[in-house]
Amino acid sequence: MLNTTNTMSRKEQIDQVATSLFRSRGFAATTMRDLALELGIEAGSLYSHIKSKEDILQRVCFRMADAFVAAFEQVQNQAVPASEKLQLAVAAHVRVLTQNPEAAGVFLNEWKHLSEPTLSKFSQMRHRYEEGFREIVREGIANGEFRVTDEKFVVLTLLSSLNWLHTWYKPEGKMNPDQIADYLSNLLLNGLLNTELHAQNA
Amino acid sequence: MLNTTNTMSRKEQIDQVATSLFRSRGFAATTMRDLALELGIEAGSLYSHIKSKEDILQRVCFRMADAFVAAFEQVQNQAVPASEKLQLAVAAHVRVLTQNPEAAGVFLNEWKHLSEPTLSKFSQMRHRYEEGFREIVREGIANGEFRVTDEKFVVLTLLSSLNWLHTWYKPEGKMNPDQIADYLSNLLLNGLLNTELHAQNA
DNA sequence: TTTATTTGCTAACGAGCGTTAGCTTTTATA
DNA sequence: TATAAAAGCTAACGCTCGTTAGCAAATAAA
Repeated sequence: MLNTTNTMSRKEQIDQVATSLFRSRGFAATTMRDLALELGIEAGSLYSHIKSKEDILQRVCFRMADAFVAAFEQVQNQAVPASEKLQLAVAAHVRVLTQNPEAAGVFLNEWKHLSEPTLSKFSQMRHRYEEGFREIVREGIANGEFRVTDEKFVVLTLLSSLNWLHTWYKPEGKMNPDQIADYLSNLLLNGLLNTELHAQNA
Repeated sequence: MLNTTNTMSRKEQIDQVATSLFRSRGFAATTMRDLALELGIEAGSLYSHIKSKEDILQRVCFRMADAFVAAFEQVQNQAVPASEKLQLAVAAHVRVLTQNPEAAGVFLNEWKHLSEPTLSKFSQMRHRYEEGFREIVREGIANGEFRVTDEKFVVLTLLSSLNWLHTWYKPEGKMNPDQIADYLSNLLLNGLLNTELHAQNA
């Protein structure tokens, strides 16, 4: 659950409101005066708490990156079949995404406005994260669990379908994060077709 | 194939270069001076050809929207099973996406910078397009072809995995659009797992 | 109560933004 | 060759941007 206004430091409030604005309007289209207005203060006052506009973006992006990496590491080294490990990784990813869909949206769509050297550091983290997924799929291909050949393609498709979640997920919706994770991993692992009735063709 | 520089009107050149910049930097972070520099002219000169910055964005967005709708309509009324129709719709969608991945990226990520009443018109088109996909999935659920229950969820996941394509697809890559369409629809319809049933047709 | 810290204000800065007006040059047409 | 149209230039406009300096309240600690 989200923290209430009174127990959050002003800096945390700024980050939270900025996250919401960056997500809905985009980083470049959000002005410091927009942000100040939303907080009921003047634009100049923001700088008693933050270093710069990009400073906020950096915090939001890396906070999410850390959350994804931490969630994945709890899955990575479990001694279970690749298909099960993939299911756990999907569930972990969905949980992070749904925990804070606004920050997830910023993480996914606004990272390109980071400047060097922060941008390179971010891209590297992201690449390593995706490589973790590719390893699992490669393992599943090698031992015959998966019937595909191109792990890069699979992981891109997999993460793509997950990463759109933040655009429509609403915490007050009828599905909770665990249900979404179950439904999604089932859909991705088993497909859409009712295989008993369907005659497969080439 | 893309038109060469000499056979394109200046306006078309502007649209094309702007598309590339909007895609890589975002609409709000792209300046008219950036755009002019890329074309080797001065910023003011752009206005001999275009009405405004948003004017360009409108053209790019609606050109893509029209392309998606047109491609879908050729599929929609065919008398084939839902699973096959979905496969055709996925292929059509992928074909439009890969034909111009830069414009697709703008269409997917920058539409929010359209202003009213254009924005409403755009959202409406997009909603109708997605509704077309939902109809197919509903049909497949009703006649037992698909083993899912929530067509909204399925279509969101489906289109999500397709709509990330533009971020990594490169025309010079080893897979052509038709191969990608085949691979993707197979993955989505049949899933990742190697079940005994699937093994027969591998 | 004194002192230090946090928080916020006003006013302004230099820069960059999208866009326009008026004029010149290039290109195509008659 | 004369002329109309297309294309581009320079210079500037009004505005908004992120950010800073200097100062004033409010709050917490001593």
